[in-house]
Amino acid sequence: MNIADISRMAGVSRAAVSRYFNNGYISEEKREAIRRVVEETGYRPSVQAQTLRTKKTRMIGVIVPKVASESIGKVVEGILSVLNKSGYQALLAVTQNDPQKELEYLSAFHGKQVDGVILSGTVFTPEHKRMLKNSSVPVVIAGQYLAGQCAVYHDDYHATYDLTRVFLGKGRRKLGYIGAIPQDKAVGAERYRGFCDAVRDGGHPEFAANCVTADFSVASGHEKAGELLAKCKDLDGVVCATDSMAVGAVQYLREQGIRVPEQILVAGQGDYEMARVMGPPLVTVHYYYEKCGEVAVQMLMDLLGHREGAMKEVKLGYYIVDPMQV
Amino acid sequence: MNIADISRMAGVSRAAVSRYFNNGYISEEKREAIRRVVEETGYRPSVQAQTLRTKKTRMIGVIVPKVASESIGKVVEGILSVLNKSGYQALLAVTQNDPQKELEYLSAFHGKQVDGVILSGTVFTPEHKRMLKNSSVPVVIAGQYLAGQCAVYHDDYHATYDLTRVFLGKGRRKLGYIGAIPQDKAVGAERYRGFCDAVRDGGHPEFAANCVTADFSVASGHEKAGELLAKCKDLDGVVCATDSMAVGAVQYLREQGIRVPEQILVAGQGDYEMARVMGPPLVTVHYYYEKCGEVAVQMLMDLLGHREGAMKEVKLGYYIVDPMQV
DNA sequence: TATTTATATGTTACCGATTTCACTTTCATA
DNA sequence: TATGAAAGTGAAATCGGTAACATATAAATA
Repeated sequence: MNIADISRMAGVSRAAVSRYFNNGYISEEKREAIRRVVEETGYRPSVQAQTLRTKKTRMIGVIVPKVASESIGKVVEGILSVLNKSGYQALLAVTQNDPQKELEYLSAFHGKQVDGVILSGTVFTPEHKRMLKNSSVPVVIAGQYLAGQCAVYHDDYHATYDLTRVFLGKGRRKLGYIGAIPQDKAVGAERYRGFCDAVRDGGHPEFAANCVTADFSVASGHEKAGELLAKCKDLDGVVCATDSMAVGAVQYLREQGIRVPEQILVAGQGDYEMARVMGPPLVTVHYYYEKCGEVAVQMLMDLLGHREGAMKEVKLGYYIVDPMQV
Repeated sequence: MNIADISRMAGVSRAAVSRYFNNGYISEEKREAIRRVVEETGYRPSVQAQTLRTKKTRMIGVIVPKVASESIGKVVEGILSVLNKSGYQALLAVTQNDPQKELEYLSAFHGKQVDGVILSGTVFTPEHKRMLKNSSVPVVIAGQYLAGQCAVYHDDYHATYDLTRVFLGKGRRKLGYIGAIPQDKAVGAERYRGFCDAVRDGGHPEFAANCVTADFSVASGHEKAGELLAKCKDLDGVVCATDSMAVGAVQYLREQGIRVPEQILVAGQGDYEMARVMGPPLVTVHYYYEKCGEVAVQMLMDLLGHREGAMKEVKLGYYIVDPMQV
């Protein structure tokens, strides 16, 4: 069933059928004739043919490090919800944090395939930036600031700063930090900088050295908490870059017979479900992950529609979750 | 830059360039000439044009209820990992458990767009089945058995049966159950049937009535645990259809001053991270979610390649996670 | 030597839509 | 009544590839 068949059955030209679907000039009788034939046959125009002709795929590429992660899952959820309200579809690519794959997908999407890309990488190399510069389709970065690029991201710095100040405000003085690799600008570098500045402003710049680096797993948080404790014996608070690390840290501390939160208070970030169900719940930061995805799509739609006044950078808010405070 | 430009620059016919990319007969010199031009220009054949001509999109549609869920996230992760090893891409559609949307996407994918579909719905209506019957592209169901359809699913029945027997084996006699809606064949009906048969075989068929229905949230588990307890006062064990429900239930019980697991032992299913970090961890069932996604893709690839001996139904295993047993 | 067979190549129709173009009809305006 | 604008129409070019077909050469076989 193609447009020629329909036009024949309806006794009109192919152009008329095309106009029927694209709101072109068409008389009421022909419109009705076509409508009937379309209804009977269940005909739907071929997307590929339309795409070839119009150069619009109505698909956007979504590149993420993984999908089975609470934070990224929410971002993707946000992306998809707005996306198909706008009649677009998502081509999902998972990179497993492999920069090579990121570039690969970026270039695969780049030339064709999709009308735009939402990129949620972690580490951006110079090659990334070069590729983004001369991308033929608009790209929006989600979850990270990148100079010169459209991006929506969280206020990682102030969130961690505030979180750390909460610790200091509770009289916790001897703080340690479990963070992510510094190459990860948002979760790694910015959050650690927030911690450093907070302890410095609190009068204890030397705490900035009480820092170890974990990956995003609970197991890694567990392991690195051991390293942190070996580094400095008498902590009374540990701030972590993510809830998963924090949960691992709590487990380790309790295994060592340390009472949490009485002896050592632990904070994560992300307000993951797993943090909320700990007993007692973790101190944490709520970031607006779904919103991040939603805004990313809106920015992209602005770029696609060549709408003026398009947003170039959006920094999202956050709030501290302190179970003891409620 | 199209194939005509390249052929002109390389001094060959368009067919030769096409053959260059599709391993057709081509002499070494022409191959080299084309290679050089392609390299210089960075030319890549247009996917849409290829698709229009060949009727192969090398995309498959993935329909899921949501993505920010540990179990579904893992399934999607599994799907994607195998998929792009096979050179396919995934068009992701999220239905938010709306059967209408499922049908909509199914029909959108159906006629065209994708070479195949992986459907991970929860409730299948007669209309679903009708639609699946006369789908023009192969469909694989993930996470649920559906007669006459290619499907990969978990052994929900035996898992819950075994899990319940573990409770009985521990001397827990007065059991309650928090389940999902019976329209959800896998997580709702099958798991509940496993529970019922286990308590019946254990000599306590009357426990089957100690059942309430929750949705998949922690909050719902919390609420429904209250209803369950109001229903029968003196439980010593609660089996749940998912870990999220179980975590909610544990929270409720502890709020009521009930010691968990001493007074009431609680089990979930799914082996979610949040279950493992509870203190002490939940009894739960490990299902192979990633594997489920991987197998679904393999089945689909078999169907696509018209390979004989294609798998039609795959039932996956499971194991019980009993923290007290380790 | 005659005849397959494999390799190599270009021409051209085709996939299924959109859109430009040229043209006709209708209708309001000067 | 002429005139221009707006509405309506179909033919045909176009998007960028693939594949069927015709054809030619070289190598292998009978």
